Amino acid sequence: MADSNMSDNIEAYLKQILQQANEVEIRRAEIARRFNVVPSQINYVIKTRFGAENGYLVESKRGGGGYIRIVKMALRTEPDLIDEMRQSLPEIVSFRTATAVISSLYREKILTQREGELLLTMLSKEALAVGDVAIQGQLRARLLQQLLNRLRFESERD
Amino acid sequence: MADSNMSDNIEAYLKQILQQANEVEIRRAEIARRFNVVPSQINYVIKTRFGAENGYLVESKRGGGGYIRIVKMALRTEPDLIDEMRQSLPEIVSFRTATAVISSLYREKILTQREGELLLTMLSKEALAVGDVAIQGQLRARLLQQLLNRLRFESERD
DNA sequence: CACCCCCTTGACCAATATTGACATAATTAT
DNA sequence: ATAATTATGTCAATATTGGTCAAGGGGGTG
Repeated sequence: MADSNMSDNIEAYLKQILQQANEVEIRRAEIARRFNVVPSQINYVIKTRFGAENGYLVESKRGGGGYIRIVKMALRTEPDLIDEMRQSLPEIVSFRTATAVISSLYREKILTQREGELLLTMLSKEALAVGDVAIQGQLRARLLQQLLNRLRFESERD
Repeated sequence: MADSNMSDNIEAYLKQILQQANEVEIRRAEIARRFNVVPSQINYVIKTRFGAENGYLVESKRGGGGYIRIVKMALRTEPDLIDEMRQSLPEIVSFRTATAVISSLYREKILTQREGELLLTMLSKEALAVGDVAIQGQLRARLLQQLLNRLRFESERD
């Protein structure tokens, strides 16, 4: 029954809960105790199996009453187009390119016009004014990557 | 349903009152007694959960007949509210603070939920992963400033 | 055998909550 | 006026969580 691999067991345990609810909230120390592993292994499991790439959202809080919450998101109906955009996105992205990407998303009805405008505000040169222009382009690329990845899923929360 | 965390309970209690009135006035010692905590913890709750980033203003008076009053900033006109949030925004902004700001904007109907989620994606640690943590906080601050700036002009057109 | 990938561990770090001693302000009594 | 009383404010110490990182372990693969 039990795998020799504790990380897989912990993953299965959490996903089993997520089959019936679309979020789990745990206390790290408690889960670590239950599976008889060191607390930081919980972080390892979360980072390797519940990342944003896999459609999960993780929130946590330290200190008294701290917790880790994993929220499951649903795959969009048409993720293929978004995937292609992600894969063809360069390492360094100019504001002009970013505008083109956002426009495409708007044309495809994946973003509303206002959503696009707000996001472009954050992708502007003024917002991303960091030392080097190349670094600015890298940063813009990462912001877009994160956005595209997020758009592959839809939130199920209120 | 009671959190193991008293500060959250006190926050919830106050916000529940604020759902029906747009301000609440308390006697610190009385609330402290009711929740069985030390009086200064009330100050902690107010400072961490009812600041301007969260859309609240706090007035108080000491001595006989003293009180603490929490007022929703929604009473003000929209551009002023946004201005106050901008001015009270620190130079370095954590993701937690950013979440508080976005939540406030959502609560005031200035952003939709989805807009807030997409913007938070770009304000996340993963998106803004740059060398230093301080730099990351500065960057996040600038992104938020840009956003608030844009939203202010938007609201002025009404 | 050499290598690589993934898992596991623990030392150290960071964030949040709680408490209490002491300070400050406003009101009331003398 | 002054003192006593009644409130809230500040700050630093301590407690209570989760986060990061780098080193080591173990099994499969070329």
